Amino acid sequence: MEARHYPLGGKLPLAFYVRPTTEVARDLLGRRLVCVSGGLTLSGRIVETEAYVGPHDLACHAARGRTPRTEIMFGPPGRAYVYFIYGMHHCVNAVTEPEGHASAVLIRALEPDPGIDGRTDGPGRLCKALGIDRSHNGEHLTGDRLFIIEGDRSAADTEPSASVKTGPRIGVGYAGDWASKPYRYWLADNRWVSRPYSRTMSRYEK
DNA sequence: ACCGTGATAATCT
DNA sequence: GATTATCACGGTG
Repeated sequence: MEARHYPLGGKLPLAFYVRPTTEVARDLLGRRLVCVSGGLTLSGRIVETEAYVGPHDLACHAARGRTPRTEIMFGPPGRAYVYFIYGMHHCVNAVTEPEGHASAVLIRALEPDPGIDGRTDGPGRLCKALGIDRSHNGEHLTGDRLFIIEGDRSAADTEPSASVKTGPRIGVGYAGDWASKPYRYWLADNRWVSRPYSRTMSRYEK
């Protein structure tokens, strides 16, 4: 396969990730996640994210302390934190904030670019569609194998308050007060968002 | 609603 | 080393 041309900007610099995690989560909307493996380049536009803001955040994996799995989150920012869960799914995060802070942004849904096979609405599904697995854990997001480019921020930039929605994170009901924090971000009315807000709320409130 | 599936981490012997 | 509960999900009904 020929090299693909990316008209929508270069890779996000390291400094992009060295900011408050909620800010990075919001700013990742509209960017493009790209995975290169073999001769194949697969990508999609990020339309949904979640912020996991640090060890004090009871929904964050780092809240259990430094373990082999969470090691990468305690390291330098701008790297991929990829974990395997429920015996069959991978999830990909971008490590944020200065080294040692242990925080990350979970990428929850993509609008697929041409060439993608399968669904990309959901953290497990998007990893499957792009071929992301634990071999990508610790990968530099400024590198050549798994990276994020500037992309198309138009929907998120023109009317930020109207086009970016927030709500509680999915599947973190165990996290006490932290479960209700509005750390989930998505592009309003985007068909690739993993769950409609109404369904999220009904699920959350029961 | 129900459950597959296996890594992970805590808690034992 | 072994046991157990848990899980940032997704498919099915």
